[in-house]
Amino acid sequence: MSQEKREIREAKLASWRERHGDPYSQSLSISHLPGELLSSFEEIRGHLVSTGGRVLAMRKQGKLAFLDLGDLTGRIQLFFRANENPELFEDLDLIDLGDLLWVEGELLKTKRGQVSVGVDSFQLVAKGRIELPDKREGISDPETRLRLRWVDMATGGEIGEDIQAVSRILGAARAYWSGAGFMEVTTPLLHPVPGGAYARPFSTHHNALDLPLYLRVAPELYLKKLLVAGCPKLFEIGSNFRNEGLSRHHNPEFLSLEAYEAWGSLEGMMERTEGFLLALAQAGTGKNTLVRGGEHISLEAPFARVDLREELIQKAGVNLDDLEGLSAYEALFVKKGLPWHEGMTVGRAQDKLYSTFVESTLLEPTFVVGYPKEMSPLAREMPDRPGWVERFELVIARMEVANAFGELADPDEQRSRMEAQALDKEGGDGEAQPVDDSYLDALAFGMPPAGGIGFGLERLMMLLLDKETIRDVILFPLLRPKPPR
RNA sequence: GGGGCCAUGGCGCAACGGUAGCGCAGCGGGCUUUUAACCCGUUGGUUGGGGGUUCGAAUCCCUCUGGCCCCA
Repeated sequence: MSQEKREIREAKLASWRERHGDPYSQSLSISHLPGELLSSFEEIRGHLVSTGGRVLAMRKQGKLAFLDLGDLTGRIQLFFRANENPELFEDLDLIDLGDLLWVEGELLKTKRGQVSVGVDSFQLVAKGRIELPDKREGISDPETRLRLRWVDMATGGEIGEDIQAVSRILGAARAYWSGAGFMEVTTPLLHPVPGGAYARPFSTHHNALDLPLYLRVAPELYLKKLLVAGCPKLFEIGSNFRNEGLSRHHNPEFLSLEAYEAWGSLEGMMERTEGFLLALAQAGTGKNTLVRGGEHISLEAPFARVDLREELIQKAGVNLDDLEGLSAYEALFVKKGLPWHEGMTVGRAQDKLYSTFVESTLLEPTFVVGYPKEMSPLAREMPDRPGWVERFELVIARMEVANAFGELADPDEQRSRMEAQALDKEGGDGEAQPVDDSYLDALAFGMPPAGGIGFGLERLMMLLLDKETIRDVILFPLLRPKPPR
């Protein structure tokens, strides 16, 4: 039983304490991380170095022993010789796979040419009381891998590489918008009125104010208050929370990047988007292409631009301008064999048509331009095309990657759109947005003409890193807690 | 919400109605340049929980729990 193994390890820990004192109360420093010893070998070979990490492999051979010590930076071999230091070698009997060690010794190469630390002294700094998974296979069960993420990562699971790429991409995202003169801001995660996206919010409560609050579903409305405030170029990277199911493409909390630019055109925003994606791909994989299901997709600008109304005419044989009222949509859905359910609205029906006939057919990066007003309560109507708004989405490999608006600045028009949404909400659409008076007050103060864009960062990372599930780019995705055994 | 699949020692897997096995890890022994080290020996399992069918259940049926996939 594993309990026995744990007891064995705890007995070894007790012996170590008797010989050397408490491993947990040492203050030790290191000259190099394991990976640094490997990457800087030529400069420091022959020097006395110190390092630390987890014991990931042990190969004992009579009076010699080879251990692998590692962390996310890499794995360095340790070389122990009994003849040179018998006591050191005896201490090794108290060391198990998974222990954390500090070591000191000469950096050298073994006869076989393996970079190693020839250990002169070492210290146990934490006992690994839980044993490591299979050294070849690691953890393969996807559930265990998620629940024991730290074990998977500590033992070389792919998530370690992936999460470093995620970190580089995030850094590049920040650098790209900052470099373009956009100010990074932070806006509230706790919202008195949930808004800015079609989504069901999480509810919470502030005790001192006795105030119902919602975790934000999008930062949009606060960011536009800053446009009103006179910040012409700004962006925010942060978490959003949507109370929806879990899937390959959905985690209830996810990161977005939203950027707003006063006086900016949608065409200008498309160009920024092209540059942005290329910068992220460079940071993530160093390539200008991405791989999706074995197919290579180029991210070289310019991306294709298509008009949504025209696409629907071409691909579905439907001209939305010819459809009047909800019943016309219902008739069309019946004719097309699409499912129609309770609480359907014109906006949702249009969204379904879009995702079925347009989004799911686009592999190459494509800007889909011009959306129906009913789908876009925060976007500005096109002056020359009533019923349609200034909006584009970027679709890559059948996935929505970005969503951009010419922002609606007219408080009267915005109020009537929000009121229509509120009616949908009363009609049972839990994702429709309520009227936000505080936002309308801000618009009444005057918002400059502006373009705004939002990116789902995990979706983008999935694409850039060729991941099938969002869990591969989130360190600790939501799981149902395991019931106690 | 509907349908399908999965759950066997710490980890990776086998056995598919007839005595639960193997590799890694562990424990004991051997080995002075290993790197999936090797060689010899060995501990560990009420087969996710509960119920049923059967002379006999890891295996068949029901149910619960958790997970994965497809659809809504």
